[in-house]
Amino acid sequence: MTDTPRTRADDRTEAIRRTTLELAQEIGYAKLSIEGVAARAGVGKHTIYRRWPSKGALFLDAVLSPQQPDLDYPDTGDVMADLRTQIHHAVDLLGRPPFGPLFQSLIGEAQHNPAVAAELNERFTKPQEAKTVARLTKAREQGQLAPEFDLDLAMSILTGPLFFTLMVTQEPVTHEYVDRVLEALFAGMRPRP
Amino acid sequence: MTDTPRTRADDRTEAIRRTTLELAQEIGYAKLSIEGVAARAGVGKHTIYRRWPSKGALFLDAVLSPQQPDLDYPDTGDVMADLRTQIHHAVDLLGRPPFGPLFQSLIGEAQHNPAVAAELNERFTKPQEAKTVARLTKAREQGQLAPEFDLDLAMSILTGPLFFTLMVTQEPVTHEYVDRVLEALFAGMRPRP
DNA sequence: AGCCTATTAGAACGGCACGTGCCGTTGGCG
DNA sequence: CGCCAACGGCACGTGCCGTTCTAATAGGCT
Repeated sequence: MTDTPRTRADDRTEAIRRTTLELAQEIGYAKLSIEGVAARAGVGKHTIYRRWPSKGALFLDAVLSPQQPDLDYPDTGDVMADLRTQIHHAVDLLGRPPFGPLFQSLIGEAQHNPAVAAELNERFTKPQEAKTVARLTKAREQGQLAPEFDLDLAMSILTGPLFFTLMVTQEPVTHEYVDRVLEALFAGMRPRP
Repeated sequence: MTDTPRTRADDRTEAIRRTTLELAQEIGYAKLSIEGVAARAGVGKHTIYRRWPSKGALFLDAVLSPQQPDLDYPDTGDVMADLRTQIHHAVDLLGRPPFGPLFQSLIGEAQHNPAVAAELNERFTKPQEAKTVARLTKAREQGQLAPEFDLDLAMSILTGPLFFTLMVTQEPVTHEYVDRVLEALFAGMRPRP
């Protein structure tokens, strides 16, 4: 029954990650402490410090490890519809519990801790950007977008306002709001007649 | 020589704010401590706690107090040009030392601390948004923008990508990048022939 | 001028979490 | 089977927290 060969070290690592997520959801990232995680997980502090250099790094790893594969793009042939679907999924995941507050804290931590910022970029932001640009590129090749349009810029204009609303104004992001951003962007992206 | 009547309390408050800014620029917000500020300012901790409820609140007040009036819009009659000028100023101020790192930490803190988030909104974000929307409204009245365009949305699309770049990808924001966002936005905002 | 009250600087407090040692134990590998 | 790295647990010294105490001080009031 050992489909994946498990070592004791792997088990510990996984248990610590799970405990970190649990505790963070209960008391929030601000009150999270390595001491608390160690106690709850039934683990020595050394065992944590041996794996992660800081509370921020542990938290990032705990949040991102189970979550990577969830935000993939559909490809029905209709860019507009596919972007809509994808971004609706994204704001649902990132904008509400349980993961919304965790991501929010993660980005907050990245503002103080360059190592966390770099890893967040590497493991979350960049791959996600790449997926969006790839989907847009395909659409452009099929003539659904103006050939001269800058797709990296399009990605920023799609993503930026959502993050701004989520992180700065801290209002909820509705599907309707996403649709309006998409519409505004497409007004400038559609191929000219 | 007391053009503005100064009480001792006002002097203390001002001195603490100044010391907070100095220390934050030297060692960063993460390593900033109220204890450190008190020592440097030659002030009892009590004197600080009587004025601000937390490190975050003190820091916010120190950063925003001297800074409020700096980001006003010109009005030359040409929206595009005025927005350009204004946003160039904004990214210069918010994107580089000495104020860039301070603002970055401030937004980071707002992700953990709801009170800081609320006051940041009240004292910085909302007023700034209002100025942008006001400038856009005037432009729309003069027929420079499509009458049906949602100006709050326009403001988000202008601001969002800049914050996204500054805070999430943490790459420098160039004037050229600002220009490209503006151009893309205006492609959808111009009045239809 | 002289008091009076609120505010101040500064020292000290208990509490918490940090990061690092040191034990005695455990479990996987050769 | 025996070794050795990793382990849980405990304790340590440090730093900062937020609060409390005391003595000095400043400014307003009569």
